[in-house]
Amino acid sequence: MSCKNTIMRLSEYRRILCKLKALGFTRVFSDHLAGALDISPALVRKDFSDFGLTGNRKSGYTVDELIEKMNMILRKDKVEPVIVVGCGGIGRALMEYNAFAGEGIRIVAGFDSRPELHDLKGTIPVHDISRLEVYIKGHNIKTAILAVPESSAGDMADFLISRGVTGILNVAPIPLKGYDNCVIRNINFLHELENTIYFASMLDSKQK
Amino acid sequence: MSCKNTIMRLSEYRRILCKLKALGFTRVFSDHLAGALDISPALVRKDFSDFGLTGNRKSGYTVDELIEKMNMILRKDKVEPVIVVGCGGIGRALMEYNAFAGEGIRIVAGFDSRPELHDLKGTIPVHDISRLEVYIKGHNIKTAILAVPESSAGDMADFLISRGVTGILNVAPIPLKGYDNCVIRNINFLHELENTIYFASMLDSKQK
DNA sequence: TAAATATCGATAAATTAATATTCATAATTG
DNA sequence: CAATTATGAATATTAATTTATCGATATTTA
Repeated sequence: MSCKNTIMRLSEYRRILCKLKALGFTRVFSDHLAGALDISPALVRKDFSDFGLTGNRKSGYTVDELIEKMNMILRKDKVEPVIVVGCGGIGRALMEYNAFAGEGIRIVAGFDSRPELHDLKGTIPVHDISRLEVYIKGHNIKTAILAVPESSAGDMADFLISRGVTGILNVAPIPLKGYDNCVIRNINFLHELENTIYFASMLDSKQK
Repeated sequence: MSCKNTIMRLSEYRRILCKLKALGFTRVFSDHLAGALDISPALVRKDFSDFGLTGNRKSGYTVDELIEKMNMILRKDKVEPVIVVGCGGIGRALMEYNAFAGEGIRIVAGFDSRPELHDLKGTIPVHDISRLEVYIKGHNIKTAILAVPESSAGDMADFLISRGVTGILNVAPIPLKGYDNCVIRNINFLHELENTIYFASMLDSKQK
């Protein structure tokens, strides 16, 4: 049915729609959104129709209605509690990442094995990794950001999954496979940078 | 010719091949790599053949040869200097990211407008943003990680591009479009997390 | 040395994703 | 109120990506 790309675009549509709303727009056309995302209007309409987002001929889509329905689709009707496992550089940065606030995502706690990183009094507490299991069960955590070193990423993912986590955003430097009972989304900064450098150098050689 | 996915997989192949080499393996089969990446052996062979990476029937591919040729393709024959623009949480974390070291990527400097973040004596200096232009020209910088707030991301990207940067890894919370003379790769943590949560909740509803 | 087997390489098929086209219709205009 | 126009919705087409198939051939083994 709907692929990863579609959902990713849904997030982008939503972001732009919120901007439009703030600017006072009440209606929007597929053509406008297509321009903003650098895709074809047809794809916008197809994406929308896949999720039952309908508009009106001649007068386009209603901004409010789109945002509301997208919020439902993207599960933004309630706040999703998310934990961060591994509070080194990247983990810490994501714990304090501003862009999550007000977007239905709340980082509720961090976990790390290093005692010097523990902090039970901060706005977002950092617990010892030993408290992970109890916390997940107690707070019914379903989503985690995994930012541990390569050596422990696999084991930690297995542990999270065994304790009921169903979605992992993995920013550890090793890609992990998803399972039947858990979605894993990998972000590998090294690979992304390599990719960027590769295509940049292709540009160079083309233009010469 | 070769799409983004192929290059991304090339990075993954390479990562695994380096592991195999460290373990003493000298040869590898498409089937093994396919298992590691959770794709079909046919795709591995196709990816390889796209880049002229050949093996031998019955005895597979030579690990060393693959790594060497992939290093060429991914421009790892020399160290690529990369700057970080915006040294807040994410920017700082990526400046100090260990996984780049020894992988042909060196973060050479950071830039930020906030004086309190300046640090000219650290291992990786953080300069005022005003020094960006001179630095890029002086060090012939082609690649940048963009980690500034949403409000300045677009302008800053334009500036980088106008000064000769041809590849940008954009982790600012707003996707940017690429141009003819610069590749932009967007990583949006909010969108990634939304995507993860969406597919996780789909899993849930399927299993019930 | 001949037969068996595992694996690559190339091609074809299937799947997935994106775009183009066509049609119906609501709004606008004269 | 009829004609025009802009737009969504549905469908068809194209493109892209991935997987499956099959022949050729090194390697192994008897």
